[in-house]
Amino acid sequence: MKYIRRMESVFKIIAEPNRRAILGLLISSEQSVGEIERQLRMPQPAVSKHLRVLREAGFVESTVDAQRRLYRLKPEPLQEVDAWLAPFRRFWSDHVDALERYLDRMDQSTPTKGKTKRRRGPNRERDKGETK
Amino acid sequence: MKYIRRMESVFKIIAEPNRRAILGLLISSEQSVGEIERQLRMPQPAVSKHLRVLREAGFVESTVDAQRRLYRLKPEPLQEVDAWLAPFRRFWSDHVDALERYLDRMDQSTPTKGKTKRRRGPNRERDKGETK
DNA sequence: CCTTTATATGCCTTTACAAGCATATACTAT
DNA sequence: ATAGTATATGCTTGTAAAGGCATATAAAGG
Repeated sequence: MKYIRRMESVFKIIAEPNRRAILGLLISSEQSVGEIERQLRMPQPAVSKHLRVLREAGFVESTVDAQRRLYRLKPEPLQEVDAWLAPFRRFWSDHVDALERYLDRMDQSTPTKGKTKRRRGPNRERDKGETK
Repeated sequence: MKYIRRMESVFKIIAEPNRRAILGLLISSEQSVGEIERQLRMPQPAVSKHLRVLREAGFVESTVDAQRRLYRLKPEPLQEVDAWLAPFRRFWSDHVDALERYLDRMDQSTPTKGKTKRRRGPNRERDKGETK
């Protein structure tokens, strides 16, 4: 009688790269263990173990087809992640807007003495974080 | 000269509950270490360590204000998570649509012999995954 | 200078967990 | 019944990483 539901947070589950890979595979369609094994070039026990974790966390479900088991995605846990992300989404859209406005003002006030050309889009450089 | 960028996946970073809590705090506004410490009732070294991880992964940046350091969010890493999630989002909206259609057909064909009342919305029960 | 306040770091211990390999279970076909 | 195929489970081991506590660094204020 195991009453203790560990219910490992969905975040811990998707922290594992192979598990994310498996989930990725299942987007297109359900797959058997063997198919996953081959596509990801990963030992079969590993696949089974990861699938077990995913199953117990509700990320996937399986049906039996002769000797195979077909695994498919279940949406809920990832929706949970999506939900957690929501408030941040608001934050970063504000953030980008503010940046846009800021840069637009720069354009007006600065008479093109730019050392570097401005770039739009998500590919801004990533610094070390600390600003003195 | 450390050239080896470990760049621990953003997923591992947010797998830690305290780190998610810290990020949550920073949505509203920037906070000092001490403020985080008090609000989350967590030992100061722990806060500093988690902030270090978050900073090195680009989730936050800090500015110095006298003895304090003010930490604030940076959007990129969480946008990365959002991006990973995108294809799944498509999946589960399809999925819900299909379920809707299925249940609608059920309504027509079954002359209300239901043992359990049908429910809409996201609160469906979570089962063990295996379907025999 | 010395003290207080704010934050960072270092060390140690414990724990969780993934990899690897062997083996068990389950279903199929002959 | 036996062999073959597909998947799951058990056990061991290595390692990363979080918690706890002491201590180092840094700035401010008297």
